[in-house]
Amino acid sequence: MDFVETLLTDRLRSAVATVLGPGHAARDLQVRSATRPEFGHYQTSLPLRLAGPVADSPRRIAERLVERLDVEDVCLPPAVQGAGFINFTLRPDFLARRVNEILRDAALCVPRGEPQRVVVDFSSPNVAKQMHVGHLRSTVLGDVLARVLAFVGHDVVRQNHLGDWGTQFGMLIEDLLEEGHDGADLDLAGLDAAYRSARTRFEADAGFAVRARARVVLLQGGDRGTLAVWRRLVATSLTAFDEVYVRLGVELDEHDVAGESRYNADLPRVVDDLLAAGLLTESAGALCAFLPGFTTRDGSPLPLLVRKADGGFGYDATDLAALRYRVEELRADRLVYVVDVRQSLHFEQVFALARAAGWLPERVATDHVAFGTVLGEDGKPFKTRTGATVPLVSLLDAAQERATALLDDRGSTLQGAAREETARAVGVGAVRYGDLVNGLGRDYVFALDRMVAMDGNTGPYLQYAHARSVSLLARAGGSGDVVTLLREPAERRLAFAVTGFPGAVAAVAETLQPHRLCAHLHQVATALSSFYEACPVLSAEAEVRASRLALCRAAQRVLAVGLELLGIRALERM
RNA sequence: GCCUCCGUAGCUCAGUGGAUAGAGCACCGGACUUCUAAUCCGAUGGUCGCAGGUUCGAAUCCUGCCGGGGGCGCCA
Repeated sequence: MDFVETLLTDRLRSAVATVLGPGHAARDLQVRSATRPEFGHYQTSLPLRLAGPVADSPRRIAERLVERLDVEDVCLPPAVQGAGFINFTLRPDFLARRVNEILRDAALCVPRGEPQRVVVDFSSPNVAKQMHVGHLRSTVLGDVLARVLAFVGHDVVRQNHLGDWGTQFGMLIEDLLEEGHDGADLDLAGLDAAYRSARTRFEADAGFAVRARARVVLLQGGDRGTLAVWRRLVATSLTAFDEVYVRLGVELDEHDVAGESRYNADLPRVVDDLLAAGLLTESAGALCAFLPGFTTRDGSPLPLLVRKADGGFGYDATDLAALRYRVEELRADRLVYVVDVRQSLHFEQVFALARAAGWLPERVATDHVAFGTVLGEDGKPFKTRTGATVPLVSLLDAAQERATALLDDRGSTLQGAAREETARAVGVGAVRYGDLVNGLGRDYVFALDRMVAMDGNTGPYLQYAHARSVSLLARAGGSGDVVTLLREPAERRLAFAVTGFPGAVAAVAETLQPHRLCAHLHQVATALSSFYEACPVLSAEAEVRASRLALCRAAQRVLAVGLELLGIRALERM
């Protein structure tokens, strides 16, 4: 099924070719959603742009085009309005047909593109540290993008690029051993605390610093005892991360883990190959790649530090190795990195060097999904009053607590386990939606009160709209499969909203901007609520009743699948 | 200093070179013997940071300025 825009564009294109010649039909005809309801469903300003080239008035051109426009099966006679706009209003029977097609299709008519293997890098917490609010965006955005890309037919490979390697582990392991721990006797919160105290000790105690550095050498050299402790740290961390993922509804498990340590053995090869390619320069003892177009603060060339002066490797080298693995071993056609916007320059450099080295062929696309920082109410990066990071679980606890209060406040009849389960889904859904609804790139303020609110563009609002539609359909008892009548404006508005779903999902797959899907689902939910007010369903006369039920079912399906793509549970009762 | 992102309603934010710039919240006025009112209907609210430029047409593209965030060699 083509998008309606595509359909109208094709028809318009033949009219342009007939009336003005094929030369003019080649341009982008710009059929867009109407900016105002009185302009119908779609509009184009093409005649305004053709006025110059054709040497005629926009309105004349519009009238000539409309004369030859064959769209009878799709919309009412197109109107020439304003300075030379052509407005399209879809026919109710066409809208009904579209809704029915969506209703019949398991994938809701979301088009499947040319299948690609897409590697999505997201979440990437650090071993021995609790996941905190800073991991929320990468985890949730990445999860949604992976879901959406898979839904449109791509072969998605999730990669959790765990921070599981580096000098800090020497410090932590040395501290643990000196304090009599074996690495398995502490949970993640305990490890997190130990990490902080080890850090303090490292800075205050010169003797410890020396032993910590020696421990790094042991770890990197593969010392058995040291490695054993390290493995326990990783295992403990993964178990805790998994709990958070399950609770958040994130589709990410241990099979998706490919941490920094995995690329450890590849790092010398990365250096060798870059050296052989003549891409590295020695500078102050380090091996650097100086790429054209990158400069530092004083205007000198900005290096990518592939090997540090002490012989160690930084994350530049690790990211290069990971990129190479993803292209060569995972056979990626597209690499998506869901990582903080502050790493933009880093990724530009890594991609540029990989292209120069021939590790990133032209056919492989790269996307850095760069998102902004989560801020506290004070407008500064979200921290506790004492300046510590906020564990993700405590946020989810708070959200769930508020969701429970919300259910009680709204007189929910749910009790016991069902009540708790629902509160959990509402709380998590609120946090996820509150994150996803924001545009990428910019910072946003984490305001739990707004996220868990019943009003407005929130997760609970969408879940409620869904639950309500399920409830109505259940009462109706299964009748109503086909939309046949769309007489009321509220019915048409809802039908039109439903038909926008395939385009909204496709837009997210293309632009990697989940907030577009949020906006669309919110539109469907509000149209559904208005429809309830204006159009009685169960008490309506037989044919109207059946048609309205089908429309309702279509909206319910869109909300259910849409929420699923956002990783939010489409509840049946609230 | 250079690079980059941002500045849109009181607040939080959408916005693809097109018509009178949109949502949500808040505020104000209505609608509950319900299909779950967690809702709906309506009203108020704007020099799109400022100034130029390109264009038939600019929140959108270009330049400059003002204000803010972020980044800019051995942390990741």
